[in-house]
Amino acid sequence: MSTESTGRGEPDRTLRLLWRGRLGDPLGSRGPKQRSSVDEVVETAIQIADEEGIDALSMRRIADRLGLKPMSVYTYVPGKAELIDLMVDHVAGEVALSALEGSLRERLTAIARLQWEEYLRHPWLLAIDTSRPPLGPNVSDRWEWCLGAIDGLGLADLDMDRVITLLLGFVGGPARAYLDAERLRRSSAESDIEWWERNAPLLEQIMDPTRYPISGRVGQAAGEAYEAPADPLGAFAFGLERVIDGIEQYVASTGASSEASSAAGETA
Amino acid sequence: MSTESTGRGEPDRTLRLLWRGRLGDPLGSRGPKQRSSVDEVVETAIQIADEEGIDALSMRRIADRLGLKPMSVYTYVPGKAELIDLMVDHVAGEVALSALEGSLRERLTAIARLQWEEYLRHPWLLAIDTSRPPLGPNVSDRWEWCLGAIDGLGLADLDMDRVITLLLGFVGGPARAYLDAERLRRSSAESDIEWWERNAPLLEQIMDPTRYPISGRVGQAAGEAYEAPADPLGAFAFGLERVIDGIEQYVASTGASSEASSAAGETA
DNA sequence: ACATTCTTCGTATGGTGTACGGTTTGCAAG
DNA sequence: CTTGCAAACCGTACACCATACGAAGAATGT
Repeated sequence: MSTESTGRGEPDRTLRLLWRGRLGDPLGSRGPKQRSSVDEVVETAIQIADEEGIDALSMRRIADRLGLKPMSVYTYVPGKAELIDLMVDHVAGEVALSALEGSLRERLTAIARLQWEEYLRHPWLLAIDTSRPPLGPNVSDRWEWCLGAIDGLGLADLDMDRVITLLLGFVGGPARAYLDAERLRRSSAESDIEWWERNAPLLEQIMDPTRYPISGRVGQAAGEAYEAPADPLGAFAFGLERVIDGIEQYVASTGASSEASSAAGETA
Repeated sequence: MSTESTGRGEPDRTLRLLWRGRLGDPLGSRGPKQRSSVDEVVETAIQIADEEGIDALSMRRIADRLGLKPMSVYTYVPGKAELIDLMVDHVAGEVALSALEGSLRERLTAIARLQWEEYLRHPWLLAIDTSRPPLGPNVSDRWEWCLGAIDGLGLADLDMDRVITLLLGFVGGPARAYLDAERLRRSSAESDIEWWERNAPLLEQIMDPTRYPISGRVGQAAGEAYEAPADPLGAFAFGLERVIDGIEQYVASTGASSEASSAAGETA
């Protein structure tokens, strides 16, 4: 990704772009006026990705929407990889981070819900290779905000990092499942039931209950409970409780809150 | 993805391909002999993805390695999306699923480790949009095997599904982080330290401790503990314990194991 | 007025997935 | 043994893609 060197001791161009808001643009104002702006490019890109998926996102399409020719986009952004970093940071700044209140469980739930909703708003976030999140202002603010939810509980600094990573990482699973189910329903050239009926003979031949006793039972239970192969919303709720249980247990086992905890009512 | 209809009442071609091993090939043996085979195509594709990443995987490259012309690959596989489904199922069949033994914790740990190692062996698994895993034989076997680890504990069928989904979903996070760190170290055109030094002035200007007190503290702690921005292996171990704690707690809270549990020593 | 510097964009390179249609192959039926 | 024909193979083509390079034009500082 954004690993291209920009010439010896120069700081990353990506980094400068990410923080362009808090940084005075150090550009000499020589040439012709820019017809567009980095923000416009990023927002257009997000729009395209939201509407038509990340695969439909191309430099050409961005240029088209902005009334530019393809190569002009590179005036604003070094390349596609960097653009995606900017997109990620941009969407991280969409929602105001309201002060986290209530019990630890409530605070962690709020964080998870925020992430959940972000995935629903921008499904492409789940499709990009998010090996390392960009070190932009909004991502950084978000991270600070998340850590704040578990500060002062007596957790070691490193464990704080891990707790938040665990919580946020968890959300991706059910979010993916939810969006996938939605997509299928929406594009329903073929409904789940139709698919199943069409493939029933083959599946019966293949999925003999001898070989898959438990899967068969579980799958049938799922199919009867709701008319779908899965229940992502339920899975989200369920998993969240388990994860928070695990976290709470760890917090309790660690030297219990030496400092005054940041919130009043800590209901275990 | 593999949603193209193959003509009214016909079962999915992908499904048939996935189960080609357990299905007699119903192909009329008319034309010329096939010079290659579906398995060879899939294995070559996996090889390329392993060696050079999923981006380097193209139909043309597969054809080259097999001594075919590009379009001939489509004789074996309907398209790239379907091929990826086949790849996923293929790697799921690489390791023998040895009987799970020991305590619940040990069994769940074994499952997580299997997934972890699979990600290390095939990093591209983390980069593909795995909205819904393919319903192939190896993926199915694996699923049955996973469910078997928590069968007979008194969990509702639906909860069993959710527990496994939670556990497997968790692994992706630290695995991604681990592989990313590895990749950086390996390709070290620039070490972490060099990057940091180069960007130090900008970062200091940006990351004022007033705005990021906790992140600053946590980041520094991480940087001192190990010379890296993160510790994925530790995060994996830590998160796994928390997740299992949460699961165990739930199992205990639910009607405690009505049936005989499949293993002897259940150490809480 | 001129030099400089930056934006814009035309062109080109080397990729991608895959639709389409033609050629070759080799088994099966006449 | 011939022939029909389905299937494998492949040449060509299309519509894209990211982006390197360099020319043309615009606005500014001197």
